[in-house]
This record gives sequence, C-alpha cells and structure tokens, in this order.
Amino acid sequence: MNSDTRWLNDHEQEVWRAFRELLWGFESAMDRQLLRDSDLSGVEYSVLASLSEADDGVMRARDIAQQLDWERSRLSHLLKRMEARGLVERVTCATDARGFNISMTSAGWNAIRQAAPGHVTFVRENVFDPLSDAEREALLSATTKMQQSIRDAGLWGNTKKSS
Amino acid sequence: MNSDTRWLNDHEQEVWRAFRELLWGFESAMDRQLLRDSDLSGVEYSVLASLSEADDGVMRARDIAQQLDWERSRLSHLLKRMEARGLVERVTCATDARGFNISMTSAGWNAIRQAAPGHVTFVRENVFDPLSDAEREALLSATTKMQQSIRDAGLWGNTKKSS
DNA sequence: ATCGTTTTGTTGACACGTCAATCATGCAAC
DNA sequence: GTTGCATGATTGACGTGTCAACAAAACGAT
Repeated sequence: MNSDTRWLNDHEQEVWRAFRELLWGFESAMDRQLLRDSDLSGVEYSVLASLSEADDGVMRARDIAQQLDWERSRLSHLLKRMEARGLVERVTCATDARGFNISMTSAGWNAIRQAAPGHVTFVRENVFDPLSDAEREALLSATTKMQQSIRDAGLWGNTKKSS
Repeated sequence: MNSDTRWLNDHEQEVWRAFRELLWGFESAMDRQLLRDSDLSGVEYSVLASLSEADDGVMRARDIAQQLDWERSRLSHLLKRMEARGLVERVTCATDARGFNISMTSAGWNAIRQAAPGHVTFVRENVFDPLSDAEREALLSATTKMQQSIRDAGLWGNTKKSS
C-alpha cells in the first residue's frame, strides 16, 4: 500500500543489521556475565544499584520505578521475587500508608558489592577499551539523537500519551 | 575485593548511561510501533521476515534458528503460538523425519506485507534520518567493535563454549 | 547390523515483561 | 465531610526467554 516507503539500500542494511544484532546481543551478554559471576540477573542488579546509591539503601518503590523508567507492576513482580530471595525487604512507609520503603538486606549489599567490579569491568572492556575517542563521542551523539527522535515520535518509554 | 577495578569517570558514565538507555528503549519502542500498527510482536516479525526471504516462504526450523541466532526451544515455543494464531504451519519434512518445514500461511504473508513499510519507516526516521553520515559510519564501526570484543570474551550469542 | 554420538525438535519449570483490573489512600474542591 | 480524582502498589492472565531433560531420527565407526 504505502508505495513511497523509503527502503534501505545495501549499505544501510549493513549498518542496521550490525546495530540490531548488538541491540539484542549486548544486553544478553551482560546478563550472562552477571549471572555467571555473581548469581544476579540484570534487572536485580539494576534495582540493587539504585538502592545502593541512596544513603542507607532504602528507597520508595515509586522512586525506584521512576528512576529506572519501569512500570509499577514490573517492579512489583520483581520485588516479590527478590524479597523471596532475601535481597530486599518491604517496609511500610510512615508518611504514606499507600507506599512501601524498599530496603536492601545485608545479603543485598553483599551481592551488589560482589557484582559491581565485574560489571564495570565488562563495560570497560567491551565499550570503552575497544572504541577510539572519536567513536566514543560519536556513539554518545548518535544514541542521544536516536533517543530524541523516538521521543519526538511519542514512542519512548512508559510515559502515557497525552490523551 | 578487586581493588584495581577501573571505575568509570563522569564522562564515561554519561556515555554509558545514554547507551544503556537506548539499549532497552530502542527495542521496546520498535516493538510498540509494530504492535500498534500491525498486531505483530517484534519476534513474530523477525520470523516472518526470515521466511519471506526464502523463495516460497518455507524454511527448516533449524535454519530459522540459525539465521536469527536463537535457541531451538525459543523458536519452538514461538512457533507454537504463531501456529495457533494462524501465521505459520508446521509441515513434516520429507528428507529428514526429525525436522519440520515451517511454512507461512496467507495470513502470515498478509501480516508481514502490511507491517514492513511501517517498520522500515521507523528505522529510517529514528536511525538514519537523525544521524549525519559520519555518525552513521561511527555507529557501524563502534557496534562492530563492541560485538567483536564480546565475541572475543566468549560471551556472545547462543554458541556453546568449547568445553 | 549395532553401538555411541550428534542433530533436530519438544516439553516443563521458572524468570521476566506488559496490560488491564483492582484496591486503598491521599488530596483537592465544594 | 463527602465527593471525585489522582497516586501507590498488587494481582492475574498471558506472551516471552532460558535452561535442562527428553525423545526420535541420522550418522559414523566397527
């Protein structure tokens, strides 16, 4: 139907293919490394990392979800599993009876402290070390522009559309 | 413990943060667009796209899995759902009694033909249009290098390690 | 021919994500 | 203060992914 679609030429297909492969492969490799070295999944690491940046390892669930740009239910499901694993605890919130404070247990602290070096090393060895300075800067500007473009198209993240 | 970890400085954190955000956000936006415009999930689109490149829309399941670098079980689960939706059919293979030929139904053809223009447009508008020529080339070399680095580390894809 | 191994594919258990529905609480308007 | 709406969080259904176990056919060596 849409006969004026601007299809990709050969070179564009090559770029797109490489990018798309990396898109799925990078996260999956990162998760694999994390799981292998520290018995944490990628999403568990994200939550623990957020918590560890708070003063005492305690945050409102709402704030975690906002910081990670996650849906509430996604976080809720995950926290249930993490609580069962003993990594975090739900504590009722004194100032808002609806809310919960999520608090890292000592097992949670141990897990994130053990996992962080390997994770950072993964990023350094597979992102920064292989790239030249120019490539690193181009990567930053390219990712920023793509993200902005998707935002402009109203397709980014979990933010609800304007009616 | 690993006290010689080379942590990220501020600028590196900024690059890493932008890249990581794009990593999860891009795929999710793409899937959202696809689902909205054509009632196909991203993975369903991948399978149908592979099939549509075969002469008659028929491929061995094994070859689809290999082309997409997927685990067999992942494909098997998905094909079961896609067959239930009427997008593909499993046909017993004449030359190998273990295997199955996966064949697109006419509904499958219709779905992929309807979805393709919007998908290509998404890629063009959010990858190629926002990027300069230099950025496009840098993106290609950067993604290629990251992927190669991960491969060298033995963390890429579903290929089993060498015992 | 038969034995052991590889290949092909399925299944079940479980981790994970989205969506829609639900529920209680806070809050603002009146 | 009650009515109405927004907010914070949970739940259940279902699509999706991984992993390990399984079964059956193919294959290669003897």
